[in-house]
Amino acid sequence: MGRRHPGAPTLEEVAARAGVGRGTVSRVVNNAAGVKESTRRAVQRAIAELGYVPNLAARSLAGQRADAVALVMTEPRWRQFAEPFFSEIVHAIGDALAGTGPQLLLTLVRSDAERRRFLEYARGGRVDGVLLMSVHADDPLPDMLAEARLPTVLMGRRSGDERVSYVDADNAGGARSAVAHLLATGRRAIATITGPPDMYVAQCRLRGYREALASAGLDTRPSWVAEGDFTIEGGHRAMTRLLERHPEIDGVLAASDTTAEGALEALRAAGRRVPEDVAVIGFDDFPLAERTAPRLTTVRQPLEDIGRTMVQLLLQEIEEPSVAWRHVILRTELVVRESA
Amino acid sequence: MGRRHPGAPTLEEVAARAGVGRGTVSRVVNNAAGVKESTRRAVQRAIAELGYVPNLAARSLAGQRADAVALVMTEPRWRQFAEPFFSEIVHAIGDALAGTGPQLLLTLVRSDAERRRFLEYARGGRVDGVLLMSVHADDPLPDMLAEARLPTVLMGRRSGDERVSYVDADNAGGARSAVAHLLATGRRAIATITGPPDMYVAQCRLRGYREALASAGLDTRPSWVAEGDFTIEGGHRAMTRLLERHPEIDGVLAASDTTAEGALEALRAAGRRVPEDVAVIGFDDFPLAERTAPRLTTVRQPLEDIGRTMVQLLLQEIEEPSVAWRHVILRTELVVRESA
DNA sequence: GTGAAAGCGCTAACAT
DNA sequence: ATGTTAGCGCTTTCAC
Repeated sequence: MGRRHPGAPTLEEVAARAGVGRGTVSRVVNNAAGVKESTRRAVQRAIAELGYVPNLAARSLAGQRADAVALVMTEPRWRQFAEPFFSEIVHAIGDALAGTGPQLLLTLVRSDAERRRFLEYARGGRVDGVLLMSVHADDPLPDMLAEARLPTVLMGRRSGDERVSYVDADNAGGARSAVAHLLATGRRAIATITGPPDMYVAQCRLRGYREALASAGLDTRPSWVAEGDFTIEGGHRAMTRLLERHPEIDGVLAASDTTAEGALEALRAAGRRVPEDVAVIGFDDFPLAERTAPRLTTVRQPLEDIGRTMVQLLLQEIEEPSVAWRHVILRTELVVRESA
Repeated sequence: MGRRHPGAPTLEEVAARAGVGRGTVSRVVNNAAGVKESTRRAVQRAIAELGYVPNLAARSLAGQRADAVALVMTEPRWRQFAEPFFSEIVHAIGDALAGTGPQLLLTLVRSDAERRRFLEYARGGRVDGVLLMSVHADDPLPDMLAEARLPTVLMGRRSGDERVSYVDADNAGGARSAVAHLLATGRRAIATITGPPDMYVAQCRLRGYREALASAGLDTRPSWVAEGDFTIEGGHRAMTRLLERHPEIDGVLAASDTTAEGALEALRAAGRRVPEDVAVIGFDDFPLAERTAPRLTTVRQPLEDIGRTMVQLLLQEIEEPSVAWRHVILRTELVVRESA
């Protein structure tokens, strides 16, 4: 492996050149107060002349901090990567970290080997904290990080009682308002296509659907619920099944915008007009919908807020390690795009 | 900032517990040879009992290596992020780095501030090398890294005489073979839509187009060349212009698949049938084409090979720092999908 | 305000 | 085969 350029000037050499002690140079480099202006200037000149660059490994070792945080992307094969949702959230986090904060490091964790390597990296103290995205219910990573006492913030949660800090959208609330909107616009035969039943986010959205119907005095029989998997194809298949069971359907809540996309395909293939015959509302996890179904009413997630909040929580936990877990649930917004 | 868990056991404590010297523990931890099996076992037990985790900052400092490489993503607003091309290449690099290699760290560099921060990070010795993607011609980052003597490998090049190692696709060759295919299938009125003229990749593709026509004894007047910008909209506009100038067009080389996409839209809007009336070939930087225009003939770039080769070059340069720049040009492949 | 000195936890070279 | 030692380059008291 590559040795770092050996002749690189050290703090000591800078000190010698400037005719001061190492402590003083350190103070100047770190913008610490309590250095006479003339001294500071002299040191800065020495730094410039020598082309001095602080060795961060040494700084980490002495200072007990990494000045970096990791954003972990799980998923064996991140197609997500290719999804605007992902891009948005990463940029939001990057923005939130702009300015003075630590360096943001994105890391792929797609296999056990990669998980091990990352854990070694993180527990080795090379990051001060970890942000996790779209973690599966059975992913052990969050708990392993927590056990290593590394500040950790999840995006979304794996279950109802998550033992790690997280930021999540109000999925149940979003579903409720979507269904309420369908009801308000006169729909009565409302079905839903869910996400994978083992994902908490999917459970919440389904619950919201049921609650909304229940509070309108309508009951939900199982045959109005079809299982999808957050893909276009899954949405297509589920919609097809629903149409067979209930040709009278006039409203659909899709658990993601990809699902909505698939549902639309199936509806059109069956000759239904949208939204005249059937209104479809999807969660726009993936603002993809903006392109493919721009006129669809959607439940929007505040991606920017989610990213900003995650960073905020993480920095807090880094600053003052505590035994508490912080949870933030952000409101979703119903974006009405057609008059159904 | 968060102090690393203070009570964390050190190598020394492990040594004490196992009743051996620190050197021995270090050897065991690093899987070095020359440790009696029984000793190794004892050390491993002590490690397990204490829950010892090596401090990587200390290792970096002593060992002069970071065991990490960065993959830098420039672009002020990475929409690219959302593009399959990007996803593919990242995964390819991740795969190539799997196994024993260093940790892969993706970093965003979207602004001057972020560039400075990353430079500090990289020059501070926290990575052993840097991979760069889609760098603009005027981006100073590669040169700054080179100046800092950090092993660096570019994907694509900024100009004909790049002073940094890079891996690139044979863009001119790809364009030549595409045009040759159009000619071979009887097309004669062949236009091209270029990318941004200040991008070297676009220049190469244009050159290939010209060379192919020239070697067929046809000459290329400027009016057959329209400037695009690698976007769908740009492709659309350029195609519209071309149709006005040369209604007799029967073949188009598009400098990207998004460009091809836009060209297709414009052709259809003008009532042309593809490929009956006009054949379109695009470079599929972004395998998007697989979805939107699955039946189009394309020039395919070997993304996996590019990723693998980049990693290979980088590891080589890390291993044996040299003054040479290594350049690899990978063959493209013409994927014929329709009988024009 | 500034210098000196004591680590931070590890690797690697050198003894043994 | 294993223990010992000398740094790696910085931050941070603690004197002055």
